[in-house]
Amino acid sequence: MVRVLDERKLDVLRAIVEDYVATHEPVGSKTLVDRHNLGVSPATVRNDMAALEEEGYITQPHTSAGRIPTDAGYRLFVDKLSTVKTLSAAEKKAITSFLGGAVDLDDVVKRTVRLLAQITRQVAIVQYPSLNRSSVRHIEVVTMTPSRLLLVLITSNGRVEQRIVELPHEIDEQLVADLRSRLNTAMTGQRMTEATTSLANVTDSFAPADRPQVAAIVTTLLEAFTDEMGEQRIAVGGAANLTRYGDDFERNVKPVLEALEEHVILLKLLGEATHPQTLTVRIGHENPFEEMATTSVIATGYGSKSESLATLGIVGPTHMDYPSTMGAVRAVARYVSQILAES
Amino acid sequence: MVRVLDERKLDVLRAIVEDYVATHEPVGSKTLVDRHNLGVSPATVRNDMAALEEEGYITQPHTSAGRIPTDAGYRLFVDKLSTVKTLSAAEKKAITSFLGGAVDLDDVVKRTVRLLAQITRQVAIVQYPSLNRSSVRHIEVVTMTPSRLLLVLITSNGRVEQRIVELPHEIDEQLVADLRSRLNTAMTGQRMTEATTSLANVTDSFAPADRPQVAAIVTTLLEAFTDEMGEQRIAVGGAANLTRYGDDFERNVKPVLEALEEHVILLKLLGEATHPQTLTVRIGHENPFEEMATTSVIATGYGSKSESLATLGIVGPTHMDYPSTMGAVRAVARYVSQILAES
DNA sequence: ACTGGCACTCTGACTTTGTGAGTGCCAAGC
DNA sequence: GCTTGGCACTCACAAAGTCAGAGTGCCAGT
Repeated sequence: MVRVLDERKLDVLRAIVEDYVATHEPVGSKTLVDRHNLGVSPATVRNDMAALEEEGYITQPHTSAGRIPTDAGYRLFVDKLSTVKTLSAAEKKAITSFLGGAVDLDDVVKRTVRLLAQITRQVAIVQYPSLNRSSVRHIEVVTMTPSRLLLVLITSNGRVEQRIVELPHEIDEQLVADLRSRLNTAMTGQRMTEATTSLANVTDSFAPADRPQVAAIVTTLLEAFTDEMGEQRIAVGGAANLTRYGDDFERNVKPVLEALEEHVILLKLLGEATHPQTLTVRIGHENPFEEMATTSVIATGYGSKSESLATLGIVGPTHMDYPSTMGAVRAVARYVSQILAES
Repeated sequence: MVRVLDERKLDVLRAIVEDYVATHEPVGSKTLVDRHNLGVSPATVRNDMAALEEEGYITQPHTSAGRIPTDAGYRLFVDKLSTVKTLSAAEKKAITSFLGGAVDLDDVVKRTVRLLAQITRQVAIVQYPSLNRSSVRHIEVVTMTPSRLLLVLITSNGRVEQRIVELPHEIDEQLVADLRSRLNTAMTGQRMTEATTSLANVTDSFAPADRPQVAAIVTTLLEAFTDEMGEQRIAVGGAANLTRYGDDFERNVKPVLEALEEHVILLKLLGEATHPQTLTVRIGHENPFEEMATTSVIATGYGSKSESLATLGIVGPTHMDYPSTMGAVRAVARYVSQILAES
């Protein structure tokens, strides 16, 4: 027998989710018909609830209590029963003006995380735009001591990376200057990935006597490139919102708090950067860490219109207001993309 | 009548503090004599406790419960009744090896904060070394578009600051090169404070025609200097330790969590950078935010032997293990100072 | 000055009881 | 064949009562 959930059962599920999200208390048949005007009697709702429970969308914390949605219930709600809420004009305006005030990339990210935390009232996570898609703007070589150099790499999106090189022996200032100019002519404007291949040629262009020195520098630079392409910086904000998670501290809050300090975990939580138009929603057990089974993640990519530079999102209890939160995440991602495109 | 707390009363207070810190439960006269071997009877201890309560060092949560230390009690304990615990050789070794692995200043700070959180099992805060005491290593001017420049300031302690300048009209590449070299000859090696004054002269050295352009750049650079001298970056870690604060979430944890996101507040909490050898301990209401009346802060300066570059410390519940925590904070500060001195 | 003894207090843990929200099922009605 | 009202049943939770234990203050004796 193929079971099809008819329209009204879905209405009931929707009502249950909305009610539970609002009150955080198990919801029963009577209160349900009182608050939402589904034009049927409690008894009918009870039958539907029994069916929904059978299907695994809702559950009872204990016999003869109301029902609460299961992860599957939220999933169905998000996929089929709700539409992403759009923000009010005032909110949109607030976003643009707040993000517009940013002075550099770092500031954009910091403001974004703060903004996101504020309007969703959840913990916000923003990944810094990755270097992969950016290009080399400038490479600077600074002599600190005769046998120690500071390499500074400036990328097109305004990020600055630095590395110190210890040289096998003292280096001639002339050579440094030479190197600096050759590095820049060879690599300025190149994408990071191309730049790494160009680096090899630079060494060869030097006189054999100088090569050991140059090689040491180039190696470090290469390391910085690959390191930084791999490294994924992250900003986090709104941790104080964790206090609104409910009471079971050890189970709900601690894992999140711990995850927030492990950026590797956060990256996994956010998942692969999705297309800027697509929202990824991971509900409860769907996310890769079972300690966070009471936690949902809403994430999306941001960057240019078509391809995404990085990911941002929020982490919150499974019983969150999905439509609004999803709307906020999507809106913020769009505006950040816009800001980034302008600069 | 001048009241002098005799030796035994102090012993009792010490025992109370130690017991309460260990158990987090009000401690009574009987358990006290059981656990610590003060060679007197419970009744005697009771008399002493009455006196201590009279003096305001301990208090009862309710009639006929045990006593717990007041802020004043902790204060006396810290000042007079305890000695800062030194770390074990193994711990010291762990610290050096962990901090020694750092690759740059950022990494030092990040590792420090993680380390501090781990060994104290509290929330750790580390202020980045301030620029005030550092000097200009190099200034780089990069043309992004003809009317937009990127200024990069590299300081002696390896910090890099960047600013974008929008110019009134397009600038000649020759002038940029000229400016770059003049800026560097004028300012390299100067302390930040001196550098700001030198900046003024640089403008004057240019031909009157070029001055508007140069002035725009110099202004931004100046702004970057002062901004950055004022800005105090901060790293935070170990927030998950907040779960061990006890149960009164709203009162104990939330304010701290909120403070952690407000770096301005954190700076005030840490207080003025103290001499590296001195530990600042602020207990409960002694700290400047009354929402954090159940929280203590232990901080100290770090940097060179004699003068401090910045502050680091921890935030924890008033009922923490002061001797050990103070020892850890002091030790970490020393080792960081050492690492910084070497590089 | 310390101690043992004693009466007193109060919290916290445990039990009991009652109420109410909620359920499942059934038979009647549209 | 859904829908509905009715009804018996089930639990969680709150309120109230009970009890034991830890702790106190005070006093009189050594």
